[in-house]
Amino acid sequence: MSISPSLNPHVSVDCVIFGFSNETLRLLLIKRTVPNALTELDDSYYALPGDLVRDNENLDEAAARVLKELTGLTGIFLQQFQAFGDPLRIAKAKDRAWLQGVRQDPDARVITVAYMALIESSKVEIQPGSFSRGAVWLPIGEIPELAFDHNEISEGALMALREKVQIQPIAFELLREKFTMSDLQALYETILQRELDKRNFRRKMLNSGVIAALPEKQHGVSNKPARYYVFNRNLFENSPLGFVNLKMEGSFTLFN
Amino acid sequence: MSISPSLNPHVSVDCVIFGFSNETLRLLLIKRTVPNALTELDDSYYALPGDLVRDNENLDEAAARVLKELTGLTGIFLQQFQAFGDPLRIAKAKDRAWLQGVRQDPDARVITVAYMALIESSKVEIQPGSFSRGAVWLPIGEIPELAFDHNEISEGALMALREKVQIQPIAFELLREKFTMSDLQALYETILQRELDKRNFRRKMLNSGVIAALPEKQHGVSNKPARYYVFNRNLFENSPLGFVNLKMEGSFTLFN
DNA sequence: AGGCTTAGTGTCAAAAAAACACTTTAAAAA
DNA sequence: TTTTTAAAGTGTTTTTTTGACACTAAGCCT
Repeated sequence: MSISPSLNPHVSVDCVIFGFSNETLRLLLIKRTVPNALTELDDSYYALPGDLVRDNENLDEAAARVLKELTGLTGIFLQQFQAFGDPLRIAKAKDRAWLQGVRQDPDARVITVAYMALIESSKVEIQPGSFSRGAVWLPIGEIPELAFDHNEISEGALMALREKVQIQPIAFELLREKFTMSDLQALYETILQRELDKRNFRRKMLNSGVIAALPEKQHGVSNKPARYYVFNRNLFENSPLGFVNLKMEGSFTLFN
Repeated sequence: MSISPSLNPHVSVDCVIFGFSNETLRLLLIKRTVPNALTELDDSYYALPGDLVRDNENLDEAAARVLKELTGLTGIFLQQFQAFGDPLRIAKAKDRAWLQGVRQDPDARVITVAYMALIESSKVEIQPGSFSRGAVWLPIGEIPELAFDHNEISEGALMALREKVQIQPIAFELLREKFTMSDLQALYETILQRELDKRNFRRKMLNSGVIAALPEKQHGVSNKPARYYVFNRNLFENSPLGFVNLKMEGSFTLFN
């Protein structure tokens, strides 16, 4: 076994927070402001919300804390998907300037554990605090250059989401409690980036048992009102792997 | 953004190394010896091979280094699957004794990034070095109590393997270059812990295109000699996601 | 009343999955 | 040399799932 390296890394968590509004999948990003030595103006750029892991907390707790500090929400879907630890992930001048601003050793390496969160975005109330200035929901197609390797992390989260959604019934986390079949289909189409057949979609979803119809329908819409459905939560919280008979094309089926 | 915690954690990688021999899935574990203050004898116990991440390397490199130091192998299947960072994961007296032995601060927290490796176990030649004493292949059903939270990590790796094997053609990494259809089926049955129908299995595998038949057959077996097959590597190294038309029951298919 | 918009519905053909048992080949034993 | 033993290899049928496809229903607006 080898000796300790000269300088222990910092360990942080970063949260890729997904929301869905206006038929668009979005990320909740925070704005950072750093002094620009050349122009004497402040530069600003976006980053994933994150923080160093504290001594007394585990990784999940740290991620939940970050999420709560920003959104005020607890008990939401939050899942670790990958750790990022390239020694050069903190290289840009902006990033180093910002790290100095928060009084960390700008030469220290930071290894981060990335989480993805799925939230119904209307529940979010941006909390006053260090994160809050300039927190925005940006469509996943319009993400600018982010701090550190946060673009790479976001890409990874999106890929992880696309895979997960085909294995576990988690898409519901992005919708309101009650939703229409069309809402759900639009969400799947957005995540998977392809169109789905309405009739086949309905059939699959209903046969799978993951959703239950409510007696209630829409009111005040200028067309045929749609029925509301709810996610059948207890069905999956009790099943060991959260697996459902909800099949997705392009994936795989065991032999028999 | 909050201030730095008082003490930076150490960051390590641990490798859950899978092998397959005698129809059994096994883990390659290393033996650790620590002095027992009471008995004046040495206690020994098993652990996953791992090490601190060095200053100049990224996480994948650290894991590859650990793997190479132990087995002498490079270029093998090695994939990160989860980070573990409970502040209490180093709590057992044995673990603290061992950490003292390697001259680390026994109070320092260690966050570890866990990798799973799939190797054809006959390729392994245990390398002389700190890991080597007492490295053993133990069947996954007979894993004793391990160091730290390594039992939990091993369990996680096994679950990750079961999922991965249903999505990507990686099981081959555990077999020799040439293998029979029965070898392959036995491997899948072991990993998935259920029996598969011989005829359906063959049909699926051949139709999927992931394997190619060789002209060659077994020699010197006291029954009908089996044909050899090879994994069709280039087919998947060129495909973006490594996805195949190999379906697995219990998983999912997109809508249409 | 007619137009507009979205919800909601069923069938059929093709493909995939699952169930199922006997023959073949080679070595070993009798 | 014949028989036994052990594992390899092979097709068909039924059932289930998928995918393609177009019209009617309901409510608001003008």
